[in-house]
Amino acid sequence: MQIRRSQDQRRADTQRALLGAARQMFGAKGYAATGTPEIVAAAGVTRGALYHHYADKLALFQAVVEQEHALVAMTINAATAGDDEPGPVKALVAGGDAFLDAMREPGRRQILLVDAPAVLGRTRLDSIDARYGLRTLIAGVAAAIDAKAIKALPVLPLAHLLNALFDRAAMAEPDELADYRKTIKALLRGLKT
Amino acid sequence: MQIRRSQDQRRADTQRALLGAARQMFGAKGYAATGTPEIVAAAGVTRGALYHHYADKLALFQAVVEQEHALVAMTINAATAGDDEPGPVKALVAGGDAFLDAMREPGRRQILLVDAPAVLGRTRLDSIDARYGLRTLIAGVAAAIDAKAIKALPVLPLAHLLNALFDRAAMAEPDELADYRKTIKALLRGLKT
DNA sequence: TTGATATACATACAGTTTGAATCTATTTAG
DNA sequence: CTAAATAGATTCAAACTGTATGTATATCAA
Repeated sequence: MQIRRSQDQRRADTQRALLGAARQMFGAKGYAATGTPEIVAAAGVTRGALYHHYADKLALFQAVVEQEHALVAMTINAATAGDDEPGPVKALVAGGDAFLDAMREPGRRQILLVDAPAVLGRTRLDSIDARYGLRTLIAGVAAAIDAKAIKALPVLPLAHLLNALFDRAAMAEPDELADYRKTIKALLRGLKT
Repeated sequence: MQIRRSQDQRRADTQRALLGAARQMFGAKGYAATGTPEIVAAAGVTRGALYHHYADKLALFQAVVEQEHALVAMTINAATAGDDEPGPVKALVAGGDAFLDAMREPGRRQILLVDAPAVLGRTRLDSIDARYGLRTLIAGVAAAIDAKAIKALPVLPLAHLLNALFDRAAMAEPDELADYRKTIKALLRGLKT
């Protein structure tokens, strides 16, 4: 007796399995050190299934990256949802803190901060960033400038630079994190008008 | 009749050829997309020579990274040598500007900013950084704090964060660079006591 | 100068990996 | 129930890495 599943179910099941296994191994060992045979073994499928659903190893990695970005965004939203109408600078700080928390998730820094830039390349990465964290960061910076809470500076460069600050802070050792948060706060305070 | 070269000459010649070819191709196509057959072909030697001089492809890449770091440091030194006794903050800005100039060199951003972090991994990269740019940056930050020119903040985190700022700025498109420089200057000015 | 040794380099090979091509099975539509 | 489409498995052909083995060139001692 065979289990009867709809095509949509089959698709969803194997894709979830592949994405989950890939997320695990990419996070633990990095992109280059993770082979597709390993991934499909962990997912309980064959390489044929992988190459049926994804064009190549890179497309699978990109799907993982997008998923992680989405999860980070969700986590930040959940953490900052309670804050009702803080100042624009406070909002930036709160968002940054929530980001740093979200990035503690094991494997996430390897995927998003170590491998993604090198594997996806500048353009692909930018196009993803633009849809996730950087997007809200740009909005936050623009709002802060609009409200004259911080100096009037070019929005995109400032957002990218702040993004770089948070990314670097996320890579800090756990025991250094407090100092990094403090230092970023000082840099942000220095931007106040 | 054979050309008579000392072993030291042979070593130096082939190493220079290998390093030069590797620098070229790693910079142009990235680490992963550059195969050792290509490199040795461009260098005019065989893979045997490569694996005689370097443990593996990664060791060759690491040698290229160190060389680029050294070149950047030299270029910055040359550019800021004339500045006689500026303020510590001015020195940071000048050093940063010289860094951004040095990073315009074709292929250098690919090697140092895109590939190196992913290929070498956190620890190896840190140990290299500590011997080059980051080292002087830490000294500069410490000097600025000592002179009470900027707020008293944890030196290492601040240096790492500034380093991240300059790295990100270096990745900007040429036409965005001016805005990035301006924004970084504003961030640094915000640190003044 | 010559023979022995060490070092530089070349060639050959084995093991992996990726992605494509082909083939099979299962679901869906008429 | 048959036909078409889609999911997934197997097979295959490059390509690449690193090692092992072989050869040439330089050094050094006698």
